Amino acid sequence: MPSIAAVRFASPLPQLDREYDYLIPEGMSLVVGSLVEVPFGSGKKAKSGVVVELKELSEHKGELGSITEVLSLHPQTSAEVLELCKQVAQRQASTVGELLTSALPKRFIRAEKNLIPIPAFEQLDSEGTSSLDETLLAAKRVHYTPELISEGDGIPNWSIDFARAAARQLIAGRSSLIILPDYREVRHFELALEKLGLTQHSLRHVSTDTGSSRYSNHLRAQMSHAINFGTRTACFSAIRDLSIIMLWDDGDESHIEQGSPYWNSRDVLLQRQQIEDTHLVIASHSPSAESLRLIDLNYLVASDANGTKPLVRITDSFTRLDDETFALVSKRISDGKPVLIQIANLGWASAIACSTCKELRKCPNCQSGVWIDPAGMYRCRSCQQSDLLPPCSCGGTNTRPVRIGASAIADQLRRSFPKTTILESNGDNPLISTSASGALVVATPGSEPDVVGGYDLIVIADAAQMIGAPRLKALERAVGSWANAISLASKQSLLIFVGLSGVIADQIKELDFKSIVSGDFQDRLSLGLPPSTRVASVISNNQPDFILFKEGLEKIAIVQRLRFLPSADKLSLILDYQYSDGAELAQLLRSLANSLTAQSKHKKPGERVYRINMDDSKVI
DNA sequence: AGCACGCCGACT
DNA sequence: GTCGGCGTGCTC
Repeated sequence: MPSIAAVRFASPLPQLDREYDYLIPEGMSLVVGSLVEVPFGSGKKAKSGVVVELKELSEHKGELGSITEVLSLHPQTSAEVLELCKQVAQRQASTVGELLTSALPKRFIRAEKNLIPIPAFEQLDSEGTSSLDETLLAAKRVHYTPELISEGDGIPNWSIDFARAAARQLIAGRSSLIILPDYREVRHFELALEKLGLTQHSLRHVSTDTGSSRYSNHLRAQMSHAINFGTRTACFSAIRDLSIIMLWDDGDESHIEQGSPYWNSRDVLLQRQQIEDTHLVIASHSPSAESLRLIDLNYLVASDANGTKPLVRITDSFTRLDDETFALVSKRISDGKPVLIQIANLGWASAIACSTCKELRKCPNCQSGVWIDPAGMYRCRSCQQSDLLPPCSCGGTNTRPVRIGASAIADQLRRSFPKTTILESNGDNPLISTSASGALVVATPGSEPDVVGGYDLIVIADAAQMIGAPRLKALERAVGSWANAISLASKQSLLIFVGLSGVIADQIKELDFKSIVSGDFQDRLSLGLPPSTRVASVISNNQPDFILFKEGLEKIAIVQRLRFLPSADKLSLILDYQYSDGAELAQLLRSLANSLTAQSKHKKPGERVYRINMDDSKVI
């Protein structure tokens, strides 16, 4: 047994963000990941920490203390996950302790007493293979586009493909990790596991689950080989013999940690893939710009399952439901067929309007929605036109972002179809699934319910407003949300997109999401905007400290060649940087923030003076 | 975070 | 004279 253990504390304090060496008393046995109690600080107060390394020699010159107690015999994490925390902390200008806080679930002593191992897995009941399996035979890192339309049993194709790929590893005595954006997709994946008879070989890691089951699954993941699945915090779950990582819908905003240190599943899993040398699958119906960049760099091998695609009808009407669309909706409803109307929610439905007459501004060339780029030019997402926005028909030259309400269309539909059940689903009040035939479902992006047999008609009613939203990722996210809604269609469904014209209309006609996002990516590339570069933001809670930070930053050589983007907020600073400068910049921002925080006269106890986000996609 | 060390004002 | 204020710095 080694004589010295390095210990870390799950604390966000930068002063404690390092390893402390302790002597291991005679007869005490420890592993990396053991939870221990050690004397710490001048008062030798007992503090609990995690063993991160076992060794014979210490670098520390002073006298070493001794570990007082082993709190848990079960490892709470692994050497690989600790390395992951270190790397993520470095890139996100954060601390290992802070990441450890989310990587280690709350401990439940009772759960440790009865940990049931996962039984060995022999073989799949049903045979079958996907193009994902084939691609994985030849490539380590894959970008996968599953078949869009499923069998209508409420189990999406990707979830079956994921479950099969995970089962293959399980037969070989290896584990998998599947990261899903939200509860809805967790549910979908569980249905796939059930269908393939894999439920008792899986472990669920969802942060909102009851503490004890979450904790016991956390420990079991290191005991047995299993299919591990969960939401983004599961990116840091220690897993025995991990050999494949799969990420569904990496562009979904649920994959971004909302608090400091603002990591996202894609970046974390890309690093984890390297550390544990596993397979990696990033999959979605419509790609994110970031994943297209990785395909361009040949870092990911693209694999498309293709499959049948529904018919598409495009209207360039400015009203949400033109006469023909209205007639088509009526017909399906009277035939008892389910219809879905996707409408933008408040977060989506923003557009540029004239500040004088409030009229929505459109691209002078193709009448699509436009946004204003950081240089102040309008940009059309459809025809790629960019110029100064000409004055409005009323003569006004000022514009402002406006929000378009979503409730109006539901009221309009209620008046138009008084005898029909109109079901509403939105982020605050989601409907998971419905069996009502002939129902008219009005839903916002991301909360469209499943319907038995699939929808026979899907109307994307706010297509124009969604692509015109004045945010960098508006087009990418809009297309992603359309693709996800369309995946709920039946094979003979009709799709209607309202208000599209130009190149995008042609691409949508083919349901060629990849080309749309790719065009958007190229457009951003020419502007030097993410994901060809990255955008970091620093926010301070008070003016004097903010000014100190800005001045400190401007003195540093590498910062002088970075570009500062204009910020609407007086307390926030936005700068874009090349990926290759990321590590250095993160280190720099963190040390500056640490030293200024220590000296700050304005900090209240426990408050963060600076919030550093190394990948802030919301600021532009 | 705690906790000790340290160097200046009003107090039994 | 000394009790105590909280600024600065360290904790294996």
